[in-house]
Amino acid sequence: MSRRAVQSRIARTAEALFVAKGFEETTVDEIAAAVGMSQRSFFRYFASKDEVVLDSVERLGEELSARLQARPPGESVWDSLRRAFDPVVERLADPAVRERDRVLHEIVSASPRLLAAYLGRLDLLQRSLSELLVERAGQSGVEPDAVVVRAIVGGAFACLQAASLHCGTDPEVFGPCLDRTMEALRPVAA
Amino acid sequence: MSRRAVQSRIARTAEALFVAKGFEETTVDEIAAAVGMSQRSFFRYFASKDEVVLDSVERLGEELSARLQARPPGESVWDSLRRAFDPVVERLADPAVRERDRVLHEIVSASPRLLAAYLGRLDLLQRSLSELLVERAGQSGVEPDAVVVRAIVGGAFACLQAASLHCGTDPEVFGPCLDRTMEALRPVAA
DNA sequence: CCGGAAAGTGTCAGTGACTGTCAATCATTG
DNA sequence: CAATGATTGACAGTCACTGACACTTTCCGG
Repeated sequence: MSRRAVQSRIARTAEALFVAKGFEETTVDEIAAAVGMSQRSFFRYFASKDEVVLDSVERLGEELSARLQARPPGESVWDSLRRAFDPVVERLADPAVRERDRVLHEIVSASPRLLAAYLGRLDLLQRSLSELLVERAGQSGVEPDAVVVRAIVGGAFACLQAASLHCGTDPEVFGPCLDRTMEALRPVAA
Repeated sequence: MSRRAVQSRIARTAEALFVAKGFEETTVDEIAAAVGMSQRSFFRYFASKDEVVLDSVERLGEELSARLQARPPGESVWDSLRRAFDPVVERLADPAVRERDRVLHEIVSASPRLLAAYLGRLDLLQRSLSELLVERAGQSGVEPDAVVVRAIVGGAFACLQAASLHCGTDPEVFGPCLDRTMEALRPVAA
């Protein structure tokens, strides 16, 4: 069985336990036992208990990064970001994905420590996307203002975060919600 | 000696160790020994090792909250937030404060775990400021859009974060830097 | 001045996340 | 079949953090 497959088996088992008992209340020993492996082996597949939940954020990051790089260089930073977010919205069309997102969201927001770790990941992602955009702007001839680019990326993620907090996982609601916030915060010229 | 005084003695001792050895590499036992108390007593003054560093964020939050509430109700959300940030900029005029901020920033950004905890605190702060602003808007008669308000607050903090990351602690640089980002992200109507 | 509550502290034992090490096993390849 | 490299379990250890209990200090009404 491939590494990836084992990881997803662990993740599915762990998430069920997290929903049932809560994140902090579930021990790694319990997860390992439920999967049928030693605690030591659990840590060979995930660097920490947090990783089990935040793993999906990592993959989202990779997709966002790829999408952003695929946008036309002439497009404004704001529009490129909005378009890069498209798959986040579209993913929710699948009920199975929606349910999983809901579960993950529930687990993360119920534990301050996990929520913090989640925000840490998003910050890392914002950094790398900012670098990418600064580089792209540099190639297009214009001299980019790194600080402003970073702030804009942060603003776009703030919209994403606000929409995902206040609106549900229904794509019919979430999409317009994201559009509304991003229209409100659209930078004057960037 | 007052509780506050003991806390600040612990904090100063701990920060010196963190700078010298790194956050993760410094154990609570070492901090307690350096201060001259038992590990158990350390945890009577700080709920966790993180708290020692993030305590100052808490106080910043209280000040921000108070400043925001003191702004005139008619003022736009964006301008109110910018004005609430004023003391953050002004504090940097004092070289001693500036040095301490630099040290704290160094410690926090050197440890992913601490950085995550820091972002968690900022998120909590954004939530409470958003509630405050939604309530204020409601009292002024206009029906506020909670999601948009939340996004705007997030955007403002993104500017603050970007400025504090890319510009140093020199108020002559930091202030204009913050203004530049906040002008770029200013919402069209809020 | 006294007796007793309240607050602060040390000690000890325990839990749970995580790490290093080592030996056994399993699969691959020559 | 044998050498080799990857995967694993078992075990011991570190460190953050918690609960329980006993001890001392402080403080306050009588």
